[in-house]
Amino acid sequence: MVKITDVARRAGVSPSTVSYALSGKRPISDATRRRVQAAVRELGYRAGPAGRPASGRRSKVLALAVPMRSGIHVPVVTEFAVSVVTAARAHDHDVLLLTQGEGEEGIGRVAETGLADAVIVTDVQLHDPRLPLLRSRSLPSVLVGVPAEPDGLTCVDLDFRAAGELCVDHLARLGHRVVALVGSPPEVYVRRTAFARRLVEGFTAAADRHGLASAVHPCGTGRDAARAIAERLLRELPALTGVVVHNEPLVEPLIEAFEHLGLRVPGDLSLTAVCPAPVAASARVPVTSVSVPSAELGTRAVHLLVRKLAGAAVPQRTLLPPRLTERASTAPRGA
Amino acid sequence: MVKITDVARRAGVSPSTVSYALSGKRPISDATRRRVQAAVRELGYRAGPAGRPASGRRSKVLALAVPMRSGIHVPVVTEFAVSVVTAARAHDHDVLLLTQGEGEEGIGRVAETGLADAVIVTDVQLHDPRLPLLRSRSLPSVLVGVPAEPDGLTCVDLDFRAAGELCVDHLARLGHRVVALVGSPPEVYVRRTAFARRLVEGFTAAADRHGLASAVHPCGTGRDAARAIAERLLRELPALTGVVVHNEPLVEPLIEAFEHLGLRVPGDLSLTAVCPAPVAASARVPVTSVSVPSAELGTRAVHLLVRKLAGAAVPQRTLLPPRLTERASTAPRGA
DNA sequence: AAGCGGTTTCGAAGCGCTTCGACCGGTGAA
DNA sequence: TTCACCGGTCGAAGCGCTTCGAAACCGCTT
Repeated sequence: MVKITDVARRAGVSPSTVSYALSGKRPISDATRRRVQAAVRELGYRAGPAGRPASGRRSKVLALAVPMRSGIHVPVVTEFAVSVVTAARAHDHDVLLLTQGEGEEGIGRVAETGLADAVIVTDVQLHDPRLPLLRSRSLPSVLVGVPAEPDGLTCVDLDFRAAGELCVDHLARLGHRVVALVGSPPEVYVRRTAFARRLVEGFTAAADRHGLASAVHPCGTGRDAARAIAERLLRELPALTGVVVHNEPLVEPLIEAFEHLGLRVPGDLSLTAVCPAPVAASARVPVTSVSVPSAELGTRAVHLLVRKLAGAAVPQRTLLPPRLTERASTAPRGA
Repeated sequence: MVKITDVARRAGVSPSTVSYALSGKRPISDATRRRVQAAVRELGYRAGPAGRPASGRRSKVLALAVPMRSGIHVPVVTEFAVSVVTAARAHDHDVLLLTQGEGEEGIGRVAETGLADAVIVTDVQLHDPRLPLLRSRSLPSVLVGVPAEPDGLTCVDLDFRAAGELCVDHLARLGHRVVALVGSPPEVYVRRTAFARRLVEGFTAAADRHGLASAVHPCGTGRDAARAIAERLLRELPALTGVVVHNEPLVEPLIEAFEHLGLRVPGDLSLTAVCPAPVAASARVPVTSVSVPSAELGTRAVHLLVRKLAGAAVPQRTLLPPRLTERASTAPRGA
């Protein structure tokens, strides 16, 4: 490992001069700076984190806590994680991966040992047990998801409430009068995960506003669950013509189930989903959807965190506006 | 942050005594140790990484390089990553996440800065550009996947060759005489990713050994690709009754495509897959499969790495034996 | 009572880097 | 010509932790 003293010797200056030449925190003459830079290049020096945290400085590491509970959609989380890493690198930071089974403990550990400078917390629940930790410690953090009491915390998320509304607005505009929301698996609501409930709120509010008949059903995943919920919906709401799905792995099976019951999509039934664009686009009938912008969420989260670390004030809540992409699964009622 | 001097003062000993009491690297009297432990507990002390790397010690961080190229199956990678984190934590290590677009550079950086003690490299290609780095540096590493020249490196992988053979053996035992392999997307072979080709080798070797007619076709993903490959196979091999699929997202669409062409699975056509168990089990016809043991691979990789770090000799190649799970997609020919 | 081996503890040094205070030489002003 | 000032550089200290060498102390033996 090349160290700063090697560079200093090579450039014929003192280590502190090298440090300043590289950090720019003090003026260094052009000539010297060039010699230092040359030495750095020749020796392949890179400032190691070795002495940095030891001298009370930043470690340039961000922790990313991903619980990986059941009921969350893996590709979304992964895309998010990748975008976090990419964005972090763009800010000269690295990313430490924390998973559940450790999650809470992990955050505490990272905070107290100074392993990471800050933490990004995902899959935030309404009353998340990790919140006290984040509040009490002096560990800067950004939450992905909005808890019940977001005061004093920094949160980013898709505006799920608006997403729910947007789907209903779209269906209403197409003339549908009876709509249903097929939601995430029950455990997601039991955990009271924030985003799922906010979507329900938006859905219900918009349905009421438009004077539509509506129903909300959580639903597990898999072909059987899809078939069951489809049958149940048609039984309970015979006039149903508009469905919103918020359950990634169920999108495809649900379409199948409806078709199996003799309903064509979008001929007899219009369907919109809140899910990642690839899932929507690759379904047997490409689905009109509000996509979950995982990548952008990751980038945003990192930006916010970096600004916090720099001491800047950041907004408490950042809700990304939903965008609806029309595909082949929605049509005017009775078309 | 509580530091070692705080503990020392509280326990009425010197910092070095605390260090020794905690590490056990020198004998410390029972009484003193107990006092130290009490102080640690009362103050909530945890040895920070701060001064550790600075004093030439280990940082207790493992880097995990996941390229995230196209054509790899996200859930597999994620499961792997999670198991790596879990296993690492069990060995008191943390995990730093590196992705591509940085991959090669990232490994170099980590190695030279001492950010991480060691690295786990995934998605290894036959002639992986990262290999020279891993060889030249004194950075301990474990590869997931086996390159063309594994000398001097430590590799873990599923024994894909054996997996290919196992599938063919199974089909042959059921009486099938004409078999085909539907492989991963072409880019996977173009990149010459090791595992994909080893599977092909095993498949071909076993087919030859059993005297079966066989064909191998890479294949993209998606419903259209599935339909196309199904038609092509039946055209080129009219007597085809056994298919091996090595392409996670294609399993489901392929069954669909065959059924669409009037072939029942397993009545007319037996199908086995090499894929994660959940994919196989949740298909419309549960598929007899050799599962990719991502979680075990992660655990193994970490174990090997930890042992290397401890200075122990480790086997150069660890190939996990494939296990075939019979499900509903295979049956005796003509049954 | 002095010497000895063994145990237990301490002090100091050092890891790689940053940063503070100070020094040094040159410039423009008085 | 002297002096204040400033840009540019250096030396030293310090971050939290580990570790080496040695001191201190114990109970025994002579």
